[in-house]
Amino acid sequence: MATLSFTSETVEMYLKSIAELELLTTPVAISQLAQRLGVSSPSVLEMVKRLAEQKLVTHTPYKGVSLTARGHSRALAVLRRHRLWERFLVDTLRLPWEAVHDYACQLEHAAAPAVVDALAQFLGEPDTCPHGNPIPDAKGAMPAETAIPLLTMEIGQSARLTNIIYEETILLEYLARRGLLPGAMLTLEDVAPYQGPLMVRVDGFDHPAALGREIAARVFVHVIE
Amino acid sequence: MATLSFTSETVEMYLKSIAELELLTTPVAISQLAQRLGVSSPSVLEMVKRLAEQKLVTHTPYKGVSLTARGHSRALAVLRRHRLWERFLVDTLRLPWEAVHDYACQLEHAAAPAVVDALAQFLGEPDTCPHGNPIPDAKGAMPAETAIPLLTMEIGQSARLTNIIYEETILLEYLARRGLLPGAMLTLEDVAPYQGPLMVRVDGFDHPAALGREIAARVFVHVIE
DNA sequence: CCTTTGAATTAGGTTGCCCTAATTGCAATT
DNA sequence: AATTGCAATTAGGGCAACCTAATTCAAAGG
Repeated sequence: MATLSFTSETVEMYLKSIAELELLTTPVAISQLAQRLGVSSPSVLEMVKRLAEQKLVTHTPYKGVSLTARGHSRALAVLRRHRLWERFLVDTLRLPWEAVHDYACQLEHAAAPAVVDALAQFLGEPDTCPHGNPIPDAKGAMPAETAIPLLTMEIGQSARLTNIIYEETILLEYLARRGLLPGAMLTLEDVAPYQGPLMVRVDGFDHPAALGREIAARVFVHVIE
Repeated sequence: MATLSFTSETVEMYLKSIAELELLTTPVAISQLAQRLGVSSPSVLEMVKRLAEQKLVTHTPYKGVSLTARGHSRALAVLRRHRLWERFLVDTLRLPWEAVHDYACQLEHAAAPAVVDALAQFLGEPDTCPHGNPIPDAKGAMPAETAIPLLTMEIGQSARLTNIIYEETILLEYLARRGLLPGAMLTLEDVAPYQGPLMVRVDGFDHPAALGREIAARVFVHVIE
């Protein structure tokens, strides 16, 4: 009966993180979310219960969290704002590719719908962020994903890098230095055993790049058949 | 000894409001600040005491609050961000002059220094906001004000409107409909007695505009000698 | 000078969002 | 089937930022 309320910013941060983690595993574990958000598990659990009360997520005890349709559409609105700001920061303000994700995290909660719409129009209604991730349209529809994780490529296959999910500055810097930007052409040369790295040759680079499996699961590609 | 801390956003909102109210009266009364911020007087007092502990303001009991040098420079940084966003929203996104103040209030706390600097550069280092108020430079220096409140004009004098402080949407809409935008030329035709309105003729408009004294104190002009 | 009145202040909450420490439950391995 | 390890949960706080109600103070008018 208690109508718990909370700030929309906190709600949005949780929904966005859940949406991103759902791309990797579903349902999302409380501990994953806690690590991602940098808060303790009990704190996450408390928030998750409140989100569940608002029908934004469903929580299965001891299993994890998933977004409801409502939660998903709220999350897409956040992702739209976030990715539009990223485009603006890179295309208009010429800020570095690796850094804009963090800047956009601050801006994503602070723009009124009218501002978001005007921004999208100014940018020419882009459909991907600078890291290749799709920008939902104003109605909340997201282009279908057809790319696969680099991790699932087979040795010898070639592919074009499409997008990178879970954009930490440190990861993006690592990838940028090795030419692993959206659009890059690459070939999977080798996969080391025992959860070892994947060796990837990037067009135009002398040395192959070594990518851990964690990273290779977050880099998406279109394989050239 | 207790090192009270709080979110920088709250601090900034308080400092900005104090800075703006100091233009009208100084020191700023607790109740003025409470009305401006939309919170209760005890809440304001509590925050003011903390700000005083951090040497951002000085509080004289039963008198009011003033910014210290430190507080003033923090406030100018907020005003810079705010006014740069306003310029962006009007000049780049073509959003309405009356509405951008409110949008900028949300954005002003959410931009990293690198973003603010890049934005200023993109906009061509403007020195006023769309409402005519000066934008402090990156070092925190503000151009000196030489304009006077319209309220202090004498009947028959002509002047050019320079800026409007304390920008509420409803006030800006009222002024915009009567041509009272920065740059407008006007003549003070009459002043009604008993705190009555000032009658102002605006170049290019048939009917004189009536401005209450509260408003006339917030519209600044350069008198044509 | 005393009274009055409204602002400032004090007293005593509440809520959102976070924490650590302790406990419980699940699932994988012996 | 029992054990063990780790994630999930419960229990019990803390702090920032707000509130209302009650009290105190200062400045102005009788």
